[in-house]
Amino acid sequence: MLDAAMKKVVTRFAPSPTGALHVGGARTALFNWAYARKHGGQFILRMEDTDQARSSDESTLGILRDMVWLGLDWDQGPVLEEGKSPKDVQKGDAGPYFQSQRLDIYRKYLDQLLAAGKAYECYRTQEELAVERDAARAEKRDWKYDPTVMRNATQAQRDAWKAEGRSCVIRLRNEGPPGAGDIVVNDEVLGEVKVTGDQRDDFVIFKGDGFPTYHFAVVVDDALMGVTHVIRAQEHLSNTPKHVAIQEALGFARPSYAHLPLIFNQDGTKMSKRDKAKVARLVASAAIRKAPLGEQIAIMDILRSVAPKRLGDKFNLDRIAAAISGAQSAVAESGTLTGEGVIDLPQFTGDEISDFLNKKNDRLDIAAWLALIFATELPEINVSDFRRSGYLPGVILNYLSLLGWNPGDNVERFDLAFLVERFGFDRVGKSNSKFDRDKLKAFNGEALRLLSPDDFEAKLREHAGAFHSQDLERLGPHFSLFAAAYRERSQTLDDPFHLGRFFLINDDAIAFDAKAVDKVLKKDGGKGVTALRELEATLAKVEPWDAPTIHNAIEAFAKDTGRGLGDVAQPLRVALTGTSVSPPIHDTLAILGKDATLARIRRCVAVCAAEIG
RNA sequence: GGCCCCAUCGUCUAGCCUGGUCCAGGACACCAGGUUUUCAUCCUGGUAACACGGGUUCAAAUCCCGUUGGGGUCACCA
Repeated sequence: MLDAAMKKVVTRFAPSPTGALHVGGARTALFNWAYARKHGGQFILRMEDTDQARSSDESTLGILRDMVWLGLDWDQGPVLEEGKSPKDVQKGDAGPYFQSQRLDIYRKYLDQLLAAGKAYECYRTQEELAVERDAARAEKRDWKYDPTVMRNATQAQRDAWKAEGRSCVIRLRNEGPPGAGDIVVNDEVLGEVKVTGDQRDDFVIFKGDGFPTYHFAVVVDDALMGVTHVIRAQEHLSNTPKHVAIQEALGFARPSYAHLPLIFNQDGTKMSKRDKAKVARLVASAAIRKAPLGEQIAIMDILRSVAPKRLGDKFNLDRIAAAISGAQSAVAESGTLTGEGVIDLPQFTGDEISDFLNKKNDRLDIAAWLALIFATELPEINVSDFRRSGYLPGVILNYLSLLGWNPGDNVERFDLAFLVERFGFDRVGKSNSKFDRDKLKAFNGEALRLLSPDDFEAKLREHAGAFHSQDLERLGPHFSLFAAAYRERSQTLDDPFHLGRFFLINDDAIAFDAKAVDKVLKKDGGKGVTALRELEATLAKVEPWDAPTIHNAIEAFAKDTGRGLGDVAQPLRVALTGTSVSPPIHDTLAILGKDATLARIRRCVAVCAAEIG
């Protein structure tokens, strides 16, 4: 008890910088962080970049930024300093914290094993072993690496193999103590997990390229960095006996293990970046399929010729065609595309797009581009996706905590301080869970509404600055009103820019919803249009143009003309937004401004007049 | 296929260790009603689960065994 109390808790999050920070990774990081903080220990961030081909500084930087954004601070590891390589700036006494910088350390422990005869060189090639393995599998036989030849090879044999040009890897002589070779891991979450001795095999600990394998590097690093609790996803559970075997061979103490349940999509598939490609493909294909047969080829041609314009919510050949011609002239003028709803021209060839649609690749840039064209949201997978979608970091962490852990007393909304206070392995679940975006969204919306109006505005402004700079600029002085109007209507910081799209486009770009027009304007002999005509004159006289004044004017107008408020507000709504949905009508007018309001009313009246005849 | 892990509403889960207070509680979603100039917010109510089969016991969601189902892993990727 005394020992336990004196032993400082050390946890670590050890991602491999081969891509962005995944939500699953974020949950692992969170639990490691929380456990360390609860016990006043150390939380280490270590980059597992032993895969030379796939690791990148870019990914490292992205992961560090995401960690910072989430608010998970680490005591040891790379330091995020913009403009500098994180490899050059690190903190902590047990560093360096990039495995690629620790090669001499691994080498030293490897030599130790080699000298003790606990590891040996293996000259069999991957290809040879793969053939064996496949054959075994085809015959439904269990396959295990057969160590007899290599374990007992003579120096002469090894020289001969080397002369043949074979490369060699190092394998662990994994036999355990004589007799019972069972490995029992006492997992903090799962309890006793046993692997029988005959499941052991001589796995690779050093690769042909001179880098350690993950297993070896992890064990050495965790031991040297004093990691006391290894908290990781359950997919690593069956690796644990390997790690224990290395620890035993090296004489390292065994840390505590806690394996976390996995997180999946709603349909039970893994949450991966392929999901984005899948959705983009689905939407694009469905749109193409829905088009008349004769047009499908034309549509593909258009897609191939690159349509860099956001096209509203429905696929429509005319709109794509219009968008393209608009885009082309814009390109001709300026070389690049800027302005409302237009994105930079991507550099795809028609074949690349065809290949993507035919599942020959999962390119994320193409997926993102198709999503823009068909106005679809791609599923969020990485922390940065959620950031872009307008989720608050605290809410993400809150929701992630609940995937596999809960405080047990029906409390669901909480902050990091609460998590740190209450976190423990005894309340971590054992079964996998499915990620529910609806619940996350609901939590986020709630958190947004809990914000003071000023805080909400500040956060929205920040989000707009990062992801909707054109909209921010367009709103100008109206931004505060805009923010206030959408505070109670948004579930994410991105919602206002979708829900309030009509505020952000040109007056003549409003598309009228046929149903709304019929119901609100044309019905009963066009009494809605009549109201609009009368209103225009009234509104033209309103001064100053602010919400209370507008409100009074509209109320007076309704009263004077013997109409209900709804008979006035709804026609106005359709005229200004094209639909029957918007924030309170006086706010809508105030945000829009007087000129736009009057222009849109006039345009709407004209359109209706033309249609009625 | 071998080995390992898991199993309560559609989803996340409480309850299980220390059987009875559970004809199973909460949250999201969904449905209905109320507030409201639309939408939303907000409020009220509702539908909905112990995978199956055996045991143990006076009594099982809770303990044991089996079946089924789901998942992980079997690389010179981590």
